[in-house]
Amino acid sequence: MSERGDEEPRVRGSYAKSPAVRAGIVDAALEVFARDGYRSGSLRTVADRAGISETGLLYHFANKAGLLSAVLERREDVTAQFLPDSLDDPEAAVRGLVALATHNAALPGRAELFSTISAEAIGAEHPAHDYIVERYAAKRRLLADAYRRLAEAELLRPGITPESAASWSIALMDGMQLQWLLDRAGVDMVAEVRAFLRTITLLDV
Amino acid sequence: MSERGDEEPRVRGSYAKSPAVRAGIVDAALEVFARDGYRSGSLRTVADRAGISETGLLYHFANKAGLLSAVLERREDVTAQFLPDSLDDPEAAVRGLVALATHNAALPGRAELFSTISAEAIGAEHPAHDYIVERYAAKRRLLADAYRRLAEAELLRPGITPESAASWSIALMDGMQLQWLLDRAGVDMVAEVRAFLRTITLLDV
DNA sequence: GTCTATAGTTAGATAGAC
DNA sequence: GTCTATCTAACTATAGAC
Repeated sequence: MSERGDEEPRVRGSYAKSPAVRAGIVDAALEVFARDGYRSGSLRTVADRAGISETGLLYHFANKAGLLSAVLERREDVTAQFLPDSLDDPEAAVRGLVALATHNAALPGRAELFSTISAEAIGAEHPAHDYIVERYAAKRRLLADAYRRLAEAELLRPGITPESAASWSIALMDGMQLQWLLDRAGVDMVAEVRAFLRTITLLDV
Repeated sequence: MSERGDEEPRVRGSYAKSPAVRAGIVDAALEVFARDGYRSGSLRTVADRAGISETGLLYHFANKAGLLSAVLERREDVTAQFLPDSLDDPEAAVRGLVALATHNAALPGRAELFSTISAEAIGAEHPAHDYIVERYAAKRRLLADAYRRLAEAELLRPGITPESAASWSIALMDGMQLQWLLDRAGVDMVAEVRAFLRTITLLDV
């Protein structure tokens, strides 16, 4: 997106530890931005957690927004793993939603990130605004395609459009995740997501 | 919650303008906290928008957290108007959800507030954390009661528990509101909420 | 009731030594 | 590649004049 180059200088037998340090910083930033948000999360906190100075951090990332980009990219890999772009099997998409919820329930730190950043990014001036908007639109397109094919196989509950099913699925997962993050003992996120998907489809997810 | 007294000194014919100023400050704070969140929204911005100095503001509210309390209280009145506590008619609760979505769509500034603050309040150290957690629990209880009575009248779709219906309704509204706030042209929040409620109930909301 | 002035902290980012 | 030192700006909050 807009950081420095990824090529580590590896000359004359001296292995620069840049990649590892970078990864450590991104991991730390993911935790901090997830908990405090981007705006309130400070570079100092990230640097401390990564075991580096603030200036050391800014050697690897041009500025705070660049660090956020790296964090979002990193986290995106995880999401894509459950919702692959190429969907020969539309049922796999619906099952992927359950798997994603299960994954998020197991690693709550990562679940927090998008809940926090998405809400923050409502404002158009937020550095992640365009990215988040496009991410939601892409997710809606992907799921609407899957639900459309389910509908053709008469596996989507009659009376529900594929587009609505897609929007609802995303909304319900976001909303349930928020309720769960606020009160983990009082809400069974995975069970609710699964029951919901069983209600709007005729699948045994 | 924890601000100064609400009694305006009204002595010897001199009408202190405290109540009006206070209300102006709370209105300004609502906009600022909705847009920037509590942590990133500054008292300076609120004060500027309210046409008062920062110190002037802090005469009316002991500190920033006190101002947030006042904002949340204010906004709560609006919500309660659509979801009254005493529910003789369980259908009224479901219709109230549609009315609430309609209201939020018309006044997006206020819709932003809870989306932003709720996500921010995930952290236990956030001044609104306990309030938000209890608010969600109360909303779940209220809606579960309504759905339970609907189920007794066979107006809740079979296979859905009242508790799930309550959680889903809140989650879907929160999630749809987020999608809508991110892309108002691309999402019809009210239509989706209504269609969803028509799907999980047998009501013609 | 509202102001100016200011204390005390923290923020993001840069310069330059090593 | 990482540091110390530093700059500038913003923040919450208080003291005290009017």
